[in-house]
Amino acid sequence: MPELPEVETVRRRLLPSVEGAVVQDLRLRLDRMLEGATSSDLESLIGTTCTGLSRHGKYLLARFRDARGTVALLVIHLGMSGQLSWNPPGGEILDRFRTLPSGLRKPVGPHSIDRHTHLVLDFQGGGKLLFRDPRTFGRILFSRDPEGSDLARLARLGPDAWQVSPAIFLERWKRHRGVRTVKAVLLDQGFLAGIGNIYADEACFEAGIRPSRRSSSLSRAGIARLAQAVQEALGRGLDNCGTTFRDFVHPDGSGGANQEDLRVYARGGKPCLRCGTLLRKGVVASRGTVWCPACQS
DNA sequence: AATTCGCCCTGTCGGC
DNA sequence: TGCCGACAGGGCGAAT
Repeated sequence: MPELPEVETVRRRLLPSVEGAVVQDLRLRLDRMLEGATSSDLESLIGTTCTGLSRHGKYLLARFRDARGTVALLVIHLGMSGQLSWNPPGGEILDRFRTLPSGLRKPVGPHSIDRHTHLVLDFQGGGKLLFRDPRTFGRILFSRDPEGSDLARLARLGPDAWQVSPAIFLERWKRHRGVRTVKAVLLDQGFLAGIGNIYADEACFEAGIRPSRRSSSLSRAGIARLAQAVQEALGRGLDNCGTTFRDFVHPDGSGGANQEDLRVYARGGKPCLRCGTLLRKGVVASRGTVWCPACQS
């Protein structure tokens, strides 16, 4: 479940490899991963140079420019299980394995073109960018506009959650709150872009607020606490280079460390790290949710 | 108009 | 041991 810190980690790690690189070939292997464009649109990227990577929420935006200065944008959402990997020149397959609970060692990671590899970008010099996504909830978008202004998905997004000031958070909370739960608002990409299930739970714990609280019930101080908590949760995720439970990997196939540093997510039934009370697990906003019944109200 | 729900999809795991 | 159903969840569009 790549969220803002995971996508930003991918962006940072991918940038040195792809910036300035020229697309030599490109293959879309599963058509339905591409939305609102055709594979021949994508093929117009062949011969162009990658001029930079940016990110908005959970979306990664790769900019390309051809010799005449015409710009195109390749946008990727990693969905639930998406992996973007960089195979360095030389083409060696870096096999990696993970151990299942059964003890079986299973090949994992993005370093081979298998049935889940939906997009392959070959760069001059031999580097390859692979987009792999077993559950196919990810998407590939294409735009001729450098900001992707014509993409409805991007237009719907609120400001990036990592860029937002406390004042903007407050202003937007007032606009988006209602009968919905606090967690539902945090997950709403139109409120802020980039928060998913992990960081929503972590932020609520950090703020001492139950995810199931009605969003209109927060005081001004509570909203301010939540704004700060979101920054802390995302910041820790970034410092730890993302959360790896199953599918998320860095472009080199390694994993993040934030799963070792989570306060509540995936810790249902375990003692609260702050007070020792057993953490509760339930469903809020149709998502598995964990909270401390003592620390969060 | 705001909110919820069903659906997409595959790998993994618990139960029988 | 093996099969099968349940589960996970981001985002969209339909339904309420």
